[in-house]
Amino acid sequence: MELTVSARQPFSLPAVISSHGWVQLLPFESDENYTWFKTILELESGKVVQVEISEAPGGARVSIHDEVTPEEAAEIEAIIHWMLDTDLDMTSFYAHARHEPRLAGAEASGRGRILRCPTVFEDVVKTILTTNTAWSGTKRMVRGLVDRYGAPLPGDPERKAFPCASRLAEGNVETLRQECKLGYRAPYVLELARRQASGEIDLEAYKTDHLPTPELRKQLLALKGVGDYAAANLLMLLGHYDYIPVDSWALTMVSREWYNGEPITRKEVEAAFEGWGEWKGLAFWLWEWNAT
DNA sequence: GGTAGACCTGGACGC
DNA sequence: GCGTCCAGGTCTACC
Repeated sequence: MELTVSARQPFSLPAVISSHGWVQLLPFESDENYTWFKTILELESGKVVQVEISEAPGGARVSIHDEVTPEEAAEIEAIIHWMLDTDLDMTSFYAHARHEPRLAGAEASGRGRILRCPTVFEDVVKTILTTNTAWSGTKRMVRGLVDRYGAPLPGDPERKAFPCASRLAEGNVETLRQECKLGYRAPYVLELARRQASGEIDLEAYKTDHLPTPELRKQLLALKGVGDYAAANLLMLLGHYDYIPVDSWALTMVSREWYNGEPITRKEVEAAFEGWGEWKGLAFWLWEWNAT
């Protein structure tokens, strides 16, 4: 079965897929030119399906590799719209970016949207797993979670969806620590899953609740394992660009650009992009840094 | 509000 | 091959 999702223009699927490293983490797959990506979804009905998203005029084509009901197809369509952020209006950002040489090409190349996971829960878990580790470690931890707790794809059970909160909540710290190699992050992820599964928190509500950024940031920082960097990263994934995810790479890049390589703090990074207002985080994200 | 140490793992490095 | 050191953010305790 195939669906077509339309997107506000300009839209570039390769730009969305290559917007950050999510597509390198299971259960995502992609070609090296980022012309398509696949992922495995566990639907509300419990059905597990594989979807492939490729380029199409005005948006993207969604190929569903399994039989689904009309209700399930509608659910998949909504998920893909969310993942691709198809309705994002970047008019004011592009108007500003036209006057900045390091961002002048953003509009022409359709850059600006950031690939989201199907669920906010998956985005939060993966963000926690990017902290205090190398990228190879993040990939290993995500693979461990998917292999150990993911729902298998019928017909190809070696491939699995990202584990939903209730499935992960049934796990234990030792398994997460030893088998999935989460280390000290294990209790953070387990607590998050149990709170989400029990209804104590509702991360998916962030898709539709339009909270002011400071309030949303406060709620994200209240999650164990989510600090300044992770909160800023999640805010961007949720469509709030007024904070910068400052990690060691950001400190290096901003220092080289404006501070002659001298040691700086996150305050200097924020100050460097202050003029971008509500688009501060996106300007940082898309900035074309010197390669040196 | 700022700082120091602990947390955990993989990779780089020296022997 | 082995041991040591370091990088990578967050949490907690403390000032």
